[in-house]
Amino acid sequence: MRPPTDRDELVSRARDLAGRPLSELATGLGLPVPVDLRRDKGWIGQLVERALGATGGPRELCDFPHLGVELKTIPVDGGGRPRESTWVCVAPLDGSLARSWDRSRVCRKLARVLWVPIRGEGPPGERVVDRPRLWRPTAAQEARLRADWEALAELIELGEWWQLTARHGQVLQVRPKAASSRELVWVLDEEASWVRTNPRGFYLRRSFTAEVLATRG
DNA sequence: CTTTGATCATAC
DNA sequence: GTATGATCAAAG
Repeated sequence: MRPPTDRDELVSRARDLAGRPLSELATGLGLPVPVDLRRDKGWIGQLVERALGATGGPRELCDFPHLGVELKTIPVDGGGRPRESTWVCVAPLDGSLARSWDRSRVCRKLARVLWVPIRGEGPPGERVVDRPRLWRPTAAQEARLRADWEALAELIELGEWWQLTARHGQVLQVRPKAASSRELVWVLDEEASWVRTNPRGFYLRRSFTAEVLATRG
């Protein structure tokens, strides 16, 4: 699939997918449809990426670098409400975290997001693409994200990440992000000593994405 | 039912 | 091992 030329084309393509079951998208791309997602958790996201012509790889900041747009599929229930929190990016505990919100990966990733809700809870192939929303945080939303990020970042910078749990943050939270809890990375503690702990990542709370999907569009 | 903490596959 | 794509599953 050719990458979309501009944001209008991207949105137009996403709108064309609305109402279509994922099995149809997969067939069109010649991809197999898993029976469930237990061993294919990233299947829906990667399917929609390909269906829309995303080009950004692991080294890019977002899925459509030339458009400055990050793509997020999000599972929703019959009422269009998110069923899960949303992964944003890793939360480095090794001193490499950005010093300011504006330079943070959270801020940059969320600067422009194309949300593609996926409706349904049954077999992946039977789930249906919902109406997409091209979103930029409102000033108020960004202020909340920033406040949370700064509070979380301060704990991390002080080496007090061990105090961090998913209960911190009103809209943005830090949770484990790894293949398993046995996975360890080197990080700095409060005495600036290198120690090992589990990798963490930033996630958007469900209540926040619910608000995002409910407004606009 | 909702939230927190844990986990799975793949590319490089 | 790091980063991508997330959902699973145990707790509350």
